[in-house]
Amino acid sequence: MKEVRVRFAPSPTGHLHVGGARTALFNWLFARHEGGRFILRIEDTDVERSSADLESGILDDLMWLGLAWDEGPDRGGAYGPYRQSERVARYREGAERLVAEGRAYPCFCTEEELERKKEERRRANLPPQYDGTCRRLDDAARARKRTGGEAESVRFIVPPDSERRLDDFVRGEVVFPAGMVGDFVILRSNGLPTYNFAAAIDDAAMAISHVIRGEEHLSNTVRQIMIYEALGLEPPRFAHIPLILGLDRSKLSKRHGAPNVWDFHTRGYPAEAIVNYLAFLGWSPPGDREMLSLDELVEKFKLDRVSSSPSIFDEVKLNWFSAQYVKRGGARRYLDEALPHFPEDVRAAYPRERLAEIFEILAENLPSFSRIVDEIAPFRPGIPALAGEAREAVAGARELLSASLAALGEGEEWSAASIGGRIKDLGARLQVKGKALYIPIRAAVTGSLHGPDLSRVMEIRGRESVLRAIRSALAGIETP
RNA sequence: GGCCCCUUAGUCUAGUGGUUAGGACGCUUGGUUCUCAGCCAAGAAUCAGGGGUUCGACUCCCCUAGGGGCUACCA
Repeated sequence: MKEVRVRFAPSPTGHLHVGGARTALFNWLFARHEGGRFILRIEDTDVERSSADLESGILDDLMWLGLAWDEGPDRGGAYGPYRQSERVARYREGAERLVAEGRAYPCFCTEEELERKKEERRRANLPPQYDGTCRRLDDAARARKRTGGEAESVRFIVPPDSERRLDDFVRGEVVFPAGMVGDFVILRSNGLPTYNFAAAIDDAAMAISHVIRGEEHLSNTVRQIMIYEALGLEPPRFAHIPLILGLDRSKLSKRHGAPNVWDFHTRGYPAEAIVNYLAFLGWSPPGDREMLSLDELVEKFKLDRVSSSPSIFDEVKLNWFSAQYVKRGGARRYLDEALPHFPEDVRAAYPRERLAEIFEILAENLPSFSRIVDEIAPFRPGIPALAGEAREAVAGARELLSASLAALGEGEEWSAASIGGRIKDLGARLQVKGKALYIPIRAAVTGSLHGPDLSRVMEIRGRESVLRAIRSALAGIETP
């Protein structure tokens, strides 16, 4: 059995969006499951849109997700270089060989001419394929054009019997009928290869055994098959995985601001949650379990359970995964990641151990760390502003609040249990219980009618802070 | 326009000729609770449509519709 070698081949023209991340993940899982190698190749042949910053951003995102590669531009390998911009000699060589063998030819058509011809064919209701003008040029004509300094690209000659079949891991047999494509450019006039040519050359040169990529490349595969043929190379096996669609049901694309990994990272989603969610988009293991670690995913991942229909990226479910990881995985594990999301005043007011306790309480339901700020109010130091419902709740409970001041001020112990006990005693003494008992105190202490267990909140806030808040609330009642 | 791919609840999916069509998110209701959340329990909601094949179709075939992709000197 041939060694399993798969690659993820992003072009550094934007952030790594979740579609790309899912493709990388499937490749990575497949490689790990099969004991093969995972290669990272940068497809930066579109010089206009590519950038080094974007490239390193993609590398960072992959590392953050935990998808380390065995060979790549930053760490080398036996099949390098791993950046297409550094492999142009190979593409040029391949193109020259095809020209010499009469399987490709130089094309001198200008962009305007091409555009005009395409338009004509469209009007005539013909597929907008290249008409082969330059294929018919003889040597003399070519020489003339060259000395005239006309820019030349290289076009591949599509054989007349161009029906091709593909046995795809996910799609099964796909038939591309003859006449589907016209002669296509393999080397642009700027000397750089087009996607289909570079991908075919590199996949062969890098001994890639399986190409796992998005379905958007399915139609293009016929071109790559013809290139392998012409060059006498053995094609890899293909698996075209279904696209991830946006809410509008169209392909997720960088240009339309698709959800990207970096964004989720900065918003404080655990990487495991994203990986776990993404793994279940277009794939599912046998059984009902959905929370799976990376190791478990590796163990279960098989290409034959990849679905063939596209799926929509649903942030709501991602939120659920994320909250599950934070809660079940143990909040303390994420404390360092979460701390930067705490408001400054809260971080300054408590020692780390207290912050950990606060985080544990909030982690009961926290889709992302960026939501901490929305839930932190009860723990903010200082005196809460009383407005609306909270003000009303306090206003009707003067007696209760001043009694609570005494009850909470006495005694040595300050723990959730002792605080709970004192509130209960207080209630018994005043013959108040339930909401009537807790809500006014809660409102005075936190400024809100909702929040985590009140005794716990008070314990963490500290006696002084709690008493001050109640005194202030009382004062507010006296002087409305 | 041409070609290719896809079609189970709002969403992610299981299901490979005979199932009460299973699970998850979300939603609704109830329980627990000072409240929110959580947790527990219950519930509503799906095989795009039409033809075949078959004793029997979600499952196989065809057509239609819908969605998506490709059709670039983008990837």
